[in-house]
Amino acid sequence: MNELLYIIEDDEGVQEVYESAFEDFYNLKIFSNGKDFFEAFNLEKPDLIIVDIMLPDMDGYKIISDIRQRDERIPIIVVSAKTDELSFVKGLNKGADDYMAKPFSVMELLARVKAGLRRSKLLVKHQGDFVIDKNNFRILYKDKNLQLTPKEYKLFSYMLSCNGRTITREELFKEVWGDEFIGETRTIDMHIAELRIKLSDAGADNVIQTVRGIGYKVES
Amino acid sequence: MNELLYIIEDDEGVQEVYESAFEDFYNLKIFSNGKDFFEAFNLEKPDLIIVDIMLPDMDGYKIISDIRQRDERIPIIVVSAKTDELSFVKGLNKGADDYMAKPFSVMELLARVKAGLRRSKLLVKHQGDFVIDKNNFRILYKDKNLQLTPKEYKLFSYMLSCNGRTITREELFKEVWGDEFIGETRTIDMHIAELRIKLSDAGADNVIQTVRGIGYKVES
DNA sequence: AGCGAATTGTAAAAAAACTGTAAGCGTAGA
DNA sequence: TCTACGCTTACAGTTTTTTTACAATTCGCT
Repeated sequence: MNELLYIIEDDEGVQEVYESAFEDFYNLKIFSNGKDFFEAFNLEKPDLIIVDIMLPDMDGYKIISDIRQRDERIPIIVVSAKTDELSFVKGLNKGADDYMAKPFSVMELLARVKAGLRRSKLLVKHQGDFVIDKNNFRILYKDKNLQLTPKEYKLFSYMLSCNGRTITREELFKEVWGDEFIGETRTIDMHIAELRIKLSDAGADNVIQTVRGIGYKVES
Repeated sequence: MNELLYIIEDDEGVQEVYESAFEDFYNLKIFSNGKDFFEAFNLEKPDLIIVDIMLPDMDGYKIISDIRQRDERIPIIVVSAKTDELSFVKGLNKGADDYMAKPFSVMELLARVKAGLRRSKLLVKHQGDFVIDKNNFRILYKDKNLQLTPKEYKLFSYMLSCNGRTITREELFKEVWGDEFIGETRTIDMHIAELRIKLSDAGADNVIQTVRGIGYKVES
């Protein structure tokens, strides 16, 4: 949520189109030229970039190549008013992921941005020696798949994301089960026990610590 | 870059036209008859084929059919001196993608070749041994048409495009059926089962893996 | 230290959920 | 009309999740 888009577009009219199309859904930064763009890009990486090929100070193709040299994976969408389809081919060859001809519909734009973000979204998160692979609903310990069941995955990824903080049983019920805490049951304990076994099998001992009377925490 | 074109044309004067038009941009091989062409074609697949329909040893339409039988997707441009439109229609029906009447201008020729190459690049996506032919709503495995129904095509092309990521049932419903997940139904499973049969028949086993409790993924 | 209540760990059984597959139904198009 | 397609239903086989029952541990209190 709240992805950051960089847009390189010199036409103010088109800039407004972008703004009205996206402002409700994404954070936008619009640059009129390549120089401004790269200044910002050096400080902060966006989640997706839209490039108009025809720019005043810089060749759009050059921008694409330069982006790709610094980052292999940020999705780039090429936009061009050229009806000549070859310009798109050139853009794609330079490393763009998708293309769109002006004039484009707002719907199409949103769809392509969404698709681009989905494709590339960084769905792998590191927590110490653990990797949460949201793409495949897996958690790895030192590159070894823990082979968790769906419930275990949901439970442990939540615990990992808590960064060492102690998590109450009530909170776990609410976050993982979506329920209110109903009362006495050993359900959580069971899953914790199972997790501990799988962690131990993978060589990770003492990862989940019980906080008596409160809940559990994961050593960060 | 450096695409390879095969041209089947018996008139030496026209051969020279092709040579001068293309030699700066593409690699060319020109054949005067169908026999020579297929000898070469069996060894090496070009990126695009230009066929003159009127040939000494072989019917041009027959050549097109034969090409299509061996390769579903290489773009074919039909050339004919016949002004008769019917001959073009016939060529297109046999599997050609575009047509051109003699005499043609070099500009037109270049434009059509460019367009043909572009289409084959943009509308045909490769994923490992699979080819998604968006032009014809087909998916090929090792150049063999899987003969999918429309729903199967939509489903499998979406799955292929996910690049090995695990796809949830909810996501499949939303993306392929355009629906919210309605609840318990075996619809997805049925289509997966059907896909698996067709894939297996084509020699592609273990392509779709089930991720229990989550959904499916296609091995990348 | 010893006791007892509260809490947690664990194993096995029970219940629920999930997937694969076969069979059948309705519908749209040839 | 017949066929191909998409979908539903039913059910078996399996895995996952929860419950149950009991053992073990912790901790305050005397």
